[in-house]
Amino acid sequence: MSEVSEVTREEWAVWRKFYAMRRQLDRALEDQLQRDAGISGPDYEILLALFESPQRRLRSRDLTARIGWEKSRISHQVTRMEARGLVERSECEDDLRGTWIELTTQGRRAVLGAMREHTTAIRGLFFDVLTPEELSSLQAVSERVLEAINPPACDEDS
Amino acid sequence: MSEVSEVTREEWAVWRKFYAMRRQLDRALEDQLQRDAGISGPDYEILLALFESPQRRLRSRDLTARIGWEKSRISHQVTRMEARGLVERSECEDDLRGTWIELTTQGRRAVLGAMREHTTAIRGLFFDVLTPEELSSLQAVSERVLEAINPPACDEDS
DNA sequence: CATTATTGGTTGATGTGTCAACCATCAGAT
DNA sequence: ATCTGATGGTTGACACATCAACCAATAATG
Repeated sequence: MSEVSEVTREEWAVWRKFYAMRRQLDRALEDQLQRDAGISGPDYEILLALFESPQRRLRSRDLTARIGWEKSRISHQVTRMEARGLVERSECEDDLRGTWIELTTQGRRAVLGAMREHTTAIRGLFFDVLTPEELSSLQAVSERVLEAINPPACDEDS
Repeated sequence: MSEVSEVTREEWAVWRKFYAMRRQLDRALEDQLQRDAGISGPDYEILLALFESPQRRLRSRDLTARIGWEKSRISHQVTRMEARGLVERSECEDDLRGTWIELTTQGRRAVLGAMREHTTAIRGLFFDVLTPEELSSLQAVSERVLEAINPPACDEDS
């Protein structure tokens, strides 16, 4: 704690490698979705959430809770997707503030076309190249980094 | 290889954890840069590259090679940064196509204000919570995922 | 009931990232 | 010298992400 923030050469190398991996992985998955279903990653997240819901529809509020975006991001994204015919907005009867967001036939077709290949891609590029030990190591690392970012309200004081 | 693309419940859990970690880590580092120097992550990448260069300047082409962005992304970003006084464009004498991009005094101040805290943040949120084994595991994983994405032209055929 | 606070959602502004089109210059060929 | 092609860089259009401001409707409080 005395020597502030030294980071060794090897650590930087890992950091950069990790950085590059994240970006290229995202890129590869985006490309796959675009190829197989003509949709983007954000499109897919929304379509999948709707697809897995009761009437293939959700209120904006619940969509927000499900995928963890900001409400304005949802709204903008849905606007673009509605213009392309992937989803449809409709009024919510029991709560006049609410908005239903519903999968269209075309949206359903898109998500069906994307799912299998998407899963296959994730398996091929990620899970298939990890050993079980690496997988659990990665999980542990992820959890610990998340804890470091959001300290879990450690009331271990008085 | 027969059973296509099954992904177990535990694997999905790791994937989501990993996903969340990446996003929140980026977020946390962005916030730190904004707080400590009033700059964004992209700003920082450019400023740092310039700061580490001979005359604190680089041609757009070399900046592209250094940080691996597309040329248009560099151009747009530099335009915004120039408007805020962080960098300055000037003509390149020996190649009339070229453009020098140079750190301004203000840009130098910004990067100096950001560097130490940025390194400290990366250490605190990332390296400090990883064991040496996890670090090397992560490196191996990153390398293998990158290879899976960009198959290294394996001419082990005939 | 009237007031106030909260919730649900949209909108506009700005920054970021990618793609394709474009233009000027330079380098190499004839 | 001229023609051709590659290189260096900018621009415009669009998608994406965040923030703040806003409005309508509901819920909570007096």
